[in-house]
Amino acid sequence: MSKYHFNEIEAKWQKYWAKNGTFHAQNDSDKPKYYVLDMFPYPSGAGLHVGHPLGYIASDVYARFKRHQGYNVLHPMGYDSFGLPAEQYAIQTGQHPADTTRVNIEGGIDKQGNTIAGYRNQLDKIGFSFDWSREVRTSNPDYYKWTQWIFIQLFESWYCKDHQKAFPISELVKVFSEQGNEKLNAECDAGTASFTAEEWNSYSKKRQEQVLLKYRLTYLAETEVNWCPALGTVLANDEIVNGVSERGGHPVIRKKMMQWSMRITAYAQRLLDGLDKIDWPQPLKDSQTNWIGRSEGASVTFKIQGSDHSIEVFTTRPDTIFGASFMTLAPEHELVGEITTMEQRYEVAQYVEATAKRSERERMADVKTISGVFTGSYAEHPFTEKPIPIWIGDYVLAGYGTGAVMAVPCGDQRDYDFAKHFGIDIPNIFEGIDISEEAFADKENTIITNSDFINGLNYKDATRKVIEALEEKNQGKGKINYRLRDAVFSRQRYWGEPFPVYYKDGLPQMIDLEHLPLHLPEVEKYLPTESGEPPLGRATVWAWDTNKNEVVGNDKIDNESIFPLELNTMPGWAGSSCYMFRYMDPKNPDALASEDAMKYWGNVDLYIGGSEHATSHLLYSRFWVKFLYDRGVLPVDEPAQKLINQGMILGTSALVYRVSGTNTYVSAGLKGEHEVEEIRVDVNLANASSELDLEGLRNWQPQYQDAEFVLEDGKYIVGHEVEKMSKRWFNVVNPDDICSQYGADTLRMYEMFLGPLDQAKPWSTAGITGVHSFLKKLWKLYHGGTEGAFAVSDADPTKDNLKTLHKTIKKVAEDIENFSFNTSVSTFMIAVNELTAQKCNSREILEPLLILISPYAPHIAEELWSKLGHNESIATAAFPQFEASHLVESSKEYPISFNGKMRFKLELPLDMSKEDIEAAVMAHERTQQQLAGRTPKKVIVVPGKIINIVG
RNA sequence: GCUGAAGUGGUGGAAUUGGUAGACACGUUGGACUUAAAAUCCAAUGGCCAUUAUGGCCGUGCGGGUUCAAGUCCCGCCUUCAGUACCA
Repeated sequence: MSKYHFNEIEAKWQKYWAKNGTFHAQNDSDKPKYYVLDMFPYPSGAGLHVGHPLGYIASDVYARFKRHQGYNVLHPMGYDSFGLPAEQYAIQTGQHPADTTRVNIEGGIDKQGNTIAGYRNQLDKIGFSFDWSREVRTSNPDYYKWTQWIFIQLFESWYCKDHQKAFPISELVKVFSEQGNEKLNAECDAGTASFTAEEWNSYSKKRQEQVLLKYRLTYLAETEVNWCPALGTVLANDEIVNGVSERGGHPVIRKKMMQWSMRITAYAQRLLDGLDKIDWPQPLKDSQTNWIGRSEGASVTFKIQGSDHSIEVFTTRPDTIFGASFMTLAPEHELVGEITTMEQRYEVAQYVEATAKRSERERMADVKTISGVFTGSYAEHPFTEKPIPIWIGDYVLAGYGTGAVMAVPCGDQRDYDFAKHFGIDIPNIFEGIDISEEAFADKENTIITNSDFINGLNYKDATRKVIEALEEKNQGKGKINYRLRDAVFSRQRYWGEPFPVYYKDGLPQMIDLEHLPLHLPEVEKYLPTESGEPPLGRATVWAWDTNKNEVVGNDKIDNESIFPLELNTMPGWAGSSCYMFRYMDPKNPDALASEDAMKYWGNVDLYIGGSEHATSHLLYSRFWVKFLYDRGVLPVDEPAQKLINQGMILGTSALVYRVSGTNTYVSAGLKGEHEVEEIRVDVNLANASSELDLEGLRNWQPQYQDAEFVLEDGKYIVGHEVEKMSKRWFNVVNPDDICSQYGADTLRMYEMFLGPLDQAKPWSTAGITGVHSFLKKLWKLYHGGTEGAFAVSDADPTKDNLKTLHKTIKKVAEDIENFSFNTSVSTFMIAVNELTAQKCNSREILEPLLILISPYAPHIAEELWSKLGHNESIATAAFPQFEASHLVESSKEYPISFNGKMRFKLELPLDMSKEDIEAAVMAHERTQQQLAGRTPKKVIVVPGKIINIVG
């Protein structure tokens, strides 16, 4: 009767948890809080594969562990449900993205007749302890209301560099009207003109608005963007990989468009500084640091001879300024036209045109070819006043620094190569350094020479002196430059948050907070309009009535109180930047979350997700959280205290080998004898020992119907290829299948057992039987070693029983705290083997053991727990206390003499005799001599040997 | 090129952070049970040599070093993976 029927058990307890709200977190509790969060998934139509739950299982183990430790645990889940795939599916099929998204989450049959399991159903089968009463979906109006609200807060704010903090725009207006902007140290658009208070006050309302837009933390600007014609949208830098779109691999070109931008650069320094306070993986911190790209140096202004213009450059090596023998401008530099002389005009125009035509990708692929052209003009060296020829070269990037460099060929390899190529002078300013072959870029190990007032100085001193001298001449100053760019925030898509913005007189206006959310309008088609407007350009009811404060038909726009609404939507990261706070109070209609809730939960204590979000979601989220902290909305300025990147689970594709030009397939061992093509087949058709189910294959796809198979030893063996798990490689393994075959507890434990959480690893079912038979053994342990009746007694535990239990408690608690989930699975296996061998049936042992195992295998733990007579869920049971005395009882204290004088009391195994130890000590007399005078911290004794550790 | 991580049996991976390397699991081999298979259980399993049990030698990518003691620390290489890339 009492076999381990995992399917029944798991269904029973999943139902129980849902019905009893076992995992609902309370916002008011005397317990300490703990917030465990997973990066919420995008619900794609393909459903979950076994790789997705890895991080969720880890966080679930940890959340359950923390509950056992007496914490009030918040462990929510939701969906990042706006996104491009649903939109592209909508374009193809005409189905509304909201409908397909709902089906993808909740399951059902879509309009094409496909049966979709649904993310929620798939997740439920794995037995997670999520508090589903707090679910959020970024595409729900109740949710995106708050995304829009945050956008408005950003619009209504500016950033003061002196205070390193964001303030309301009303305070900026006050400053302007009282003292203009001359003394103000605020983040704003480059080249913003200065004005006095009188000038400000004389400006028209419209002009004032235009000026304010240059200071707002989200602003409209003509931006050069990455336009992807195939997708019909703008992409962020991090959505482009190797010059093509990350999604789909389409070409990307540069194009100027009016776009919303986020002034994330204002927060560059704080985003760097904040990394010190948070416990995130070092590689992830490093990639954020690199992405922000802080470099210290100076900006230097070069006058142009015979012109009123001057060129500003940024350099990290002001100490090498006397080695500057030319300047290089990016081909896109705004002064190129101005300074090119008549003689050079044709050549320059040709060069600029040629580089503009080259795509980003070509320019990147071809970094070795040196190209450039002389403008004919000369700049003036700030100190020597010698003429410096101004060149144009595409090795200088328009988007970094000022798009112009002072070229110091002796100290920079790129400048050196350029100078060599065009026969420009290479003056040497480094003492005793040979630069006949290459530039010398090592700034730490040289002394400056041939450099007027900085001769004989090292890099540091020379830099300081040059900056002082430049400041005196008003031709430069020390400067910190960041690689980080402001983030473009507009997407020409349908399936995203609409901006709460309408346009009056060409200027953007925010919709009042009390009228949010601004609902996404209906459109006939999800494509851009014929005139190139985003899909929202197709909406016929998409104008804002400022009298009624509601959306009305576009045909009424002529009316003076009705205005066009913004046609762009927000990017994918908008909805995911602050979702962790919405979970705290997800149904609150009046705030992102109540102050009490935010104060109680603080920030995320443990955040688990993939490292691919390092420079996107995780950077933007930190930015928004810092901003909302500045404005007093949030009590914390980082989203997550600790973060762990789970490694990806890769797929193992199955390969068959077709003899070229035939319909004959040879087994893997025979492929060397023929010329073959590798073809991927459904990996689920191969078993754990790589044997292919030929019958299944024939039914899988028609071309295998009458194929011939050449076997080895009567079997067809497939080859393997490890690659990303994806439908196109037929290597997707569905967790539902694993659950029905082995059970969710097996799946959970097996995924944890596969290896260290943060490591990438291929999926293979090879070892799953080991974990599964462990659970069967566990079951038997509570049934008298058989699959008979439940057999736990009140008998006293033996010393061995207690030893096994307590070493398991110790190890498992350590493992979980260190996130070494794989080793604690081994620990359980050892414990169950030992207790089985000891024929343990003592409740005093078996009860705590269940609590240890329940974070990993919650269903079987609940079942056995209830058989032990408990009415409450095991989830609330207290984690067992570790008592060291049970471990040392099997050893004894034993004194030994050391170095003739000292005496140590050692804890030794019982089976080690006095004679053995003395013999060992004698044998190591030499060692002791060398240790004389030092105090050993610990003495390790092994049979036949004694080994000392000195402190 | 730069930055970061990692190289341990046939395989996935352990090793209290300097203390008996290879835990645990898979796989393989042999055995028990069975008409048979599955399931289950027991034993062996880093390599080489030896064998009458005992044993011995070599072994954590390669070459050096520190130490009584190195998978672990230091120096120099090699390889793999990930991120990033003309950043002045």
